[in-house]
Amino acid sequence: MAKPEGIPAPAVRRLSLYLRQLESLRESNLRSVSSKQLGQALRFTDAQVRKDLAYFGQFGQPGIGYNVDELIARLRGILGTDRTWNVLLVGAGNLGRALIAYRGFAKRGFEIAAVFDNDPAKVGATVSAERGLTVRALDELGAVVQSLDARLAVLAVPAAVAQAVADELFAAGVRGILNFAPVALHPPAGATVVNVDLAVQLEQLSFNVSAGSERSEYRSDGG
Amino acid sequence: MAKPEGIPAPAVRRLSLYLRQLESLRESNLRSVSSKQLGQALRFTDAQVRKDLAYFGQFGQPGIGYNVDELIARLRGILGTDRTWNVLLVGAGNLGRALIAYRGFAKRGFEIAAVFDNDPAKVGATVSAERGLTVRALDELGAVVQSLDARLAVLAVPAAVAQAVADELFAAGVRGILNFAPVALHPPAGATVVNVDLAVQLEQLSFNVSAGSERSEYRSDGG
DNA sequence: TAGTGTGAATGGATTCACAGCC
DNA sequence: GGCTGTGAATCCATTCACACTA
Repeated sequence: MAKPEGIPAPAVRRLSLYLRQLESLRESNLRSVSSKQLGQALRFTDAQVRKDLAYFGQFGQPGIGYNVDELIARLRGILGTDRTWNVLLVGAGNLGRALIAYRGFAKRGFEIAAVFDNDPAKVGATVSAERGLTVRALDELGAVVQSLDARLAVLAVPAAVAQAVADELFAAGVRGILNFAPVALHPPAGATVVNVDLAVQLEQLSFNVSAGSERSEYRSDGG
Repeated sequence: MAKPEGIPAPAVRRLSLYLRQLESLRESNLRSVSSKQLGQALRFTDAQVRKDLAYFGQFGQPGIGYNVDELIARLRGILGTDRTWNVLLVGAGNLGRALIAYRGFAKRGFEIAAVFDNDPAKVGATVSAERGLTVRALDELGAVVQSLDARLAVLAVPAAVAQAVADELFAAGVRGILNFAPVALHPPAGATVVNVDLAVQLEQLSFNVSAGSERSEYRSDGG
């Protein structure tokens, strides 16, 4: 699969958005789509769309556009979502339990397959009866990573312990962490951290609103 | 307050991270901090830190660094978090109720002050007894925006209705939306949308992990 | 005609490097 | 000596413009 080498990170972020949009277009039974159409829906230029896709190959037909089904398949392959990922969740607090209930992950191929918490009062509790998820202690981490072949984790623990837990996850073989703790994590070489700090996102809004921006602004992901 | 004019959006995003880090440093009773220290904690260069801050004024003392308390106050003023914001939440599903329970917002000056849902089965339900939050129907939107002087909203509704609800919010006077729906919203002029699509963030991880990046990667916010 | 793919040009953001200050 | 603030230089991403194709 294509290496991140030489590919702008913003382009990869947009790839996910293209995929999402294409899936929505397929719902409308659209067979093909042009870079212009795709761009307009997402507020990007057509050149941007073509350039982004061109980093990964030649998917379009001049004069026609891109075949929706084919492009979806290609993008899934590139993003690695042509399979299901077993994802670990660490932290069974309010946010963690919400993420378990949230349907959005499984819909896109990310299955929360195990839940951990170091609070003895929570260990053993059932957090999803239908999926048979009970809270485990962190010392089971290594064994579970092996048995589930889990390479991704969601971290929803207090900031004070986030780095320590992240270190344990990486040591156990996890390669990517989606971090909800409001702290800057330092991943080892070969590993990736993506941060989601909801308060930070709201601050971007309050900055724009208090500054009284005249033009409308649109930001993908907080990205 | 400083207008967004001419200020790079990435710089504003980092401002929030500086603020968060500074608050953590203050916990450790640190009086002053250099751009180098601040940068190392967050994995930015010292020049980056100085340049970002310089967009908004001269806050540092040559030879010394930045006064932690003062810089915190300044950044709060710039970001607009030197006051409390009343935030509306639309969508009382799994994700919405989790966001109500989540403590991270209020800690940083964002108070979820009203909750809406257009499902009649949910209207009237108490979603936070201690804060006296009950679910309201969307037709109360205009009146509530006025009485709470609410300019920010969190959108946690299904993708299919997100744009329609966003339009109502903007029409009622909301100026910024934190959007959890997996769809590209089109804000009117003068308004801002920040998107948080958790599946998109996980896809960034699966891309990096399947592509087998050799170097470690660190991403603030998703972007 | 409609639309891709891509080198060249542009525009922005980051880093460098250093004058000036504590 | 240590550190800020900032023009200059560099780096990177986006946009332009067009040859080429269906």
